[in-house]
Amino acid sequence: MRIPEPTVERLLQLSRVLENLKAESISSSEIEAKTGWSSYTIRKDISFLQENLGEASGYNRLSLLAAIKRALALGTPWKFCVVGLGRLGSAYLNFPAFADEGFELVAGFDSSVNRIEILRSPVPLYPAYKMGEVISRFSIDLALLCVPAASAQGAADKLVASGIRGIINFAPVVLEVPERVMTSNVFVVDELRSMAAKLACLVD
Amino acid sequence: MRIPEPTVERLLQLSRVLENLKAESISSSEIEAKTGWSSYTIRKDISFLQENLGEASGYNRLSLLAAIKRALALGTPWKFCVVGLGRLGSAYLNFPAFADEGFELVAGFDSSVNRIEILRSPVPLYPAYKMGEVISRFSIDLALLCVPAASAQGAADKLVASGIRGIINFAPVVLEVPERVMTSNVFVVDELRSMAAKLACLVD
DNA sequence: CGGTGTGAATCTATTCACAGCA
DNA sequence: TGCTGTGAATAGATTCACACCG
Repeated sequence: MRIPEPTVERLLQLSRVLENLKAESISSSEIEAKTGWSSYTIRKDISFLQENLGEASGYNRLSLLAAIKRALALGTPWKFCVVGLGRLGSAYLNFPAFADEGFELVAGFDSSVNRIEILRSPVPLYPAYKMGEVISRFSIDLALLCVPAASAQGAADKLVASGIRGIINFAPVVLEVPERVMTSNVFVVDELRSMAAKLACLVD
Repeated sequence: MRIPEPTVERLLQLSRVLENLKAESISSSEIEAKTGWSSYTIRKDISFLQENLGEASGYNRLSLLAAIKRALALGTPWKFCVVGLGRLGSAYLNFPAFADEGFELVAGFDSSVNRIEILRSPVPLYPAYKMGEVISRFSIDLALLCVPAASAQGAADKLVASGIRGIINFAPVVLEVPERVMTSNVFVVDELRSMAAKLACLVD
């Protein structure tokens, strides 16, 4: 059965709550207290997993966690690359947290050959023109796009042509990509703007 | 009139599209081609601004931009601070883009006095125990929370006690805060997980 | 005609209410 | 009694259809 998108989002966050949980069991109202989502919503979300996980005491931490990971394919390994090795991009080359969650960083790309030669990296680095070849050779699924705003669309076009399935975009630019490619924007100024806008318009 | 939250989100992104637009006018179907949102949705979104902005040729770039900024309070200045001055947090101390968008960075905090003394920063730095005093003295609205996961909840508690209105959280932890405080999570591993989950469950 | 603006209809998500279980 | 699970009811967002305007 199809799981609605907001539910996917909450289940992902819920899995983090469960990972950091000390108790071995938790009820929907305890989750409500921790997250702010109503217990109804949480129970409905969990019911999409269709596993009848609830006990009289609530949900068992580990079985619920396992069920979420199974349903959301969090166990399966994904390959990703970093495009643009400036300050931000090169920081992610040395980030250990990815592997813990099943994401394997297999390549870094930059248009400056000079930069590639200078950088020390645990991951092979390639010049930008090899993107197509490398992405299809290693079947890379996802990309972190860390290039400056002015080059973002061009780099995204190359990624799309290489058969990438999703792009996490750090440049403050709305990318134009075909429908089959998923994008998600991570830009801190926009987070501030969005929060300010909500504080100003929604909460009054 | 209250603007629905998804509309706020799209208008924010639309303002970025308009800023990067060369043409002086754009129609709802051209916006659809650029963003993937249906032209109906876009027109409805714009209609929430209640300004009858449309011409026969579409929307005038600058008037639309101005109307969005007015409605979403993007002109008003906001003050924010950075909490946790490790690799990520200290990078944001030297980030010029914030000021362009009306966000004034007024303070940095870290629990290590040593680190505060060593760091060169264009913004005054304070030890963590001064958070309450500094935040209320300068009326700081928002915070970037860049501390390690283990200290995130503790730091968030201090921010809440200091009267912060919103927290942008970079630690992979779901924060427990009172309802009046807005939070938003920016964690790249979660972006990857979310994209992987959607690719695996929604798109089939 | 090309466009916008907007009530009505549809689709989606959340909330509720309550049955069922330990 | 306190919990889950879930159909039904409500609330909300998107899509549609069409009036209207230059």
